[in-house]
Amino acid sequence: MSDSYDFKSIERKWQDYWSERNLFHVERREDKPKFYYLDMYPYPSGELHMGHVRNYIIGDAFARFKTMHGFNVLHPMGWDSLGLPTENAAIKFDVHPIEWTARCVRNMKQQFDRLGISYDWSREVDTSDPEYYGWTQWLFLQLFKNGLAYRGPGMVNWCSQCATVLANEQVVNGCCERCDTVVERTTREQWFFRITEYAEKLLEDLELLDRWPERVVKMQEHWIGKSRGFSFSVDIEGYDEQMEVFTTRIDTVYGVTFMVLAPEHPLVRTLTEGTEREEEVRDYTRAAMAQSFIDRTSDDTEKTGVFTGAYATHPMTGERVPIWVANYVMMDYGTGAIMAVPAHDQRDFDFARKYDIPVVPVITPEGEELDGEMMTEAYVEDGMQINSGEFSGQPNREALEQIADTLEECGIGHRDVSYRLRDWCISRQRYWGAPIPVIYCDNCGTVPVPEEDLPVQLPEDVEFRVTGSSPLSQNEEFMNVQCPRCGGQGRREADTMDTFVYSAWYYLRYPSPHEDEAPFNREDVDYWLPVDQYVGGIEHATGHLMYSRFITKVLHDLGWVGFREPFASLFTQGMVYKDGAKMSKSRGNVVTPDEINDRYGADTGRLFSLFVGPPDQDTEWNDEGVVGSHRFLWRVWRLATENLEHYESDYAAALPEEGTQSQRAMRRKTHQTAMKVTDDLEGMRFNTAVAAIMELSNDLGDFAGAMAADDTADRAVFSEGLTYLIALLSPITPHICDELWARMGREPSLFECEWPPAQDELAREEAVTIVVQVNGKVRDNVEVAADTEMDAVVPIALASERLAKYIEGKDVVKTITVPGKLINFVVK
RNA sequence: GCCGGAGUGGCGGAACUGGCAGACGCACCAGACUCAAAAUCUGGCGGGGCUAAUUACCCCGUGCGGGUUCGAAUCCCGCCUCCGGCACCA
Repeated sequence: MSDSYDFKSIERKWQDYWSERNLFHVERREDKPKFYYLDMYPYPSGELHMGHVRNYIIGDAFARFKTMHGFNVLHPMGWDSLGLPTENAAIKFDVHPIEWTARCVRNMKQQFDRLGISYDWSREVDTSDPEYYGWTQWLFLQLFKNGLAYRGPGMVNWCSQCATVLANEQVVNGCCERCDTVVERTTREQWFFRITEYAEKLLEDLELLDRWPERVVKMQEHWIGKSRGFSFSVDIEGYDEQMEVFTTRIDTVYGVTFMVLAPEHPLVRTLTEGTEREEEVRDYTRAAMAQSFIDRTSDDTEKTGVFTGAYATHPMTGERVPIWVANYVMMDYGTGAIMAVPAHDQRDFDFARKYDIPVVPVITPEGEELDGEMMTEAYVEDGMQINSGEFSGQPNREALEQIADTLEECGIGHRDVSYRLRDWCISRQRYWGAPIPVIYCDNCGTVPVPEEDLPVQLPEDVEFRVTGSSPLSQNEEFMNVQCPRCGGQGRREADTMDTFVYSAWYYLRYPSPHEDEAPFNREDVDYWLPVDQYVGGIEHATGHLMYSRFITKVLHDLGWVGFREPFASLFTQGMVYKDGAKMSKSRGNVVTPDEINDRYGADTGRLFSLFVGPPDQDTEWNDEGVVGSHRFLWRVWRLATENLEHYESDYAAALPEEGTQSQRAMRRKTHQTAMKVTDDLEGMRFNTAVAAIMELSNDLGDFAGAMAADDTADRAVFSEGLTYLIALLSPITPHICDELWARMGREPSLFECEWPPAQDELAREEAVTIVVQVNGKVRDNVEVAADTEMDAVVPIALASERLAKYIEGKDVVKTITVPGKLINFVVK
């Protein structure tokens, strides 16, 4: 062992040591409180960059800290390997996704290990493993059996080139991210999970998430988008059918001057088929549907529409109300049809003005007359009801309730709630996913695959590069299957499941990753779950996190788990930018951990990742900053190795009872740092924890420089300081700390050591500086013993020479004192 | 438009429930060591004024404008800018 900080061999040495001792493996145990720390698993892209690394270092430092602090910490990792990103990469590099995944996983796992991350690899989960996705299929079957999975028509993003449905995030500027084809919004038969059934529960239980970031809760709340209103049906002249509309403003019903259907609404066809308007309307709806996606991104798409020729009957007045089709009504919200009240809704107003439809005000602001012809914008505030039959003359909010009562009594409609949340489309017409475990039989219809036949294996020999239809449908061997019910000829479902399905339950698998009788072992799940701390990117606020909550609730209601929320506490880490852009492979601005490891070592990369700034905020990568972190580790290295002969591992007995002033100050700093670091790590404030450790290191360096080598008390104080320094630093830079720990004659690994206890009485200041202000401006300060009463400090402060010129010849009208902090004289 | 978040030195960022703004680090400057450089160590480092210069001292300063308070980066009101999310939600 040389005296130089040879990080390469040190890091390799300790990584080997940890892995040989199987240090990071955990089991259930009752003698310690459990702690489940979970990082969102990555999709195996093949290479980590410092953006990911920051995230995983946060987790590792925290998990190590918790372990040392006495918790039984579950800290697992796995791979989100099934899905489009992997399939696309495989196509690009012309490899089979199985091979590609294996390669990427191998490399990334090595990268994780080189960073010294304390994962329990015996619990590794890989979603592309049939063991895993078989249980995902099992999950599908449970939802299916309970009416929560269904096949039906739904609005989807369809790329005709790739012949697949695209998730919203795969649509960029209205085009397919892969081939740039304009994406169509169309209706196709797809498999859905009925997440809307859980809209209310998902909303209500947000209250339980008091340790989630406020903004994530807000985003989910908004995403669910609950609004209370009224639904009712109106008759259509000359047709048997009725048209159902939803409104939040039933008080404005007397102001209805037209009705609007979304272009996709099935009634559009019914009402125009065979009429003279058929062609015009058909042309319009086609154009509207084709443009709708691209135009959605532009700020104010012009409202356009066309009259269907049909009339509805006003539910209160019996008047004829024309029915229009317009692009500003969306099929996937409410009923896809609205009652339009131009006087009191800005969108309806704009539309009415454009097409010369009458504007009839039914609510007026206090002391004002509204004239439908003269209005320049809709009046959307509250006011008095007018032109509203028996309801005229009262405040609109009261009228709203009465009109609702009346309509309910007549059986025309009912109070209703509408959600923005849509059902979750889980079908993908792609290869690299778990086959949806369903068989179609001419006799029996849609038949679920029996649980004992799971997993439905994804065949390897499939041409997945083709575009045109679901790749699996071309594999006859896979497709042809006996109907499990009648034994006749059946065909398998050729679609696979969406990536988000696998990730919606993976956290339940880690506690018992090898369980083969069930998706998870109930006892293990009961012990470890809910996740105590979940960490990941904010981009998953409304996707993954919503789906996971949903699946947990379903499993709860079916009796499979005992809790309703999977993640007790959530932390969203910031992204790493470089050259002003998010660090990503496609931008070519990545810094990889390998580069950092080679030049400075993993510990330096770890330290810098945590020191750059608050972990929940975005940060800019800075090459110079890394050097600073590296320098700090060198300083620690020298501080320890150059003073080894002064170090006593058995220092406790030699600690001075009273001690000199500098000894007391050193011990104070040591214990203050222990307090601060403990507190900061608990709150994941790594940047300030590191700063505090640096201060301790600086002070300890000064102390070491000044101490008398033969003074046992000095040596004991130094030894205590160094012991604390290395232990406090060890969750952050574990390799160098274990190495120094061993050289200090202590038993590694620090991972198994106790967290250094902070002693309050030693950390307490003996003297405090009292700031002396005159009229709020600092003019002096005085140093007094910490326990001095403020009353005793006032005369000392008043006697100050520096103060003299500010108070001379003036009256002290008021004296404000803050114990241990300051005195402020208010003078006139 | 609505909902979040953020604006502090040249830079990243500190500052507990209102109490010395700028911890810690980077960059920079000066000095020591060196033939020299690197590394390392020591000191300095918000702006302005006063001073021959130093010490001391004074004024200003946390996006902008008001306010509350003995005292505001922190609380309140009104704006501006940037970032993120949602967006014709009936």
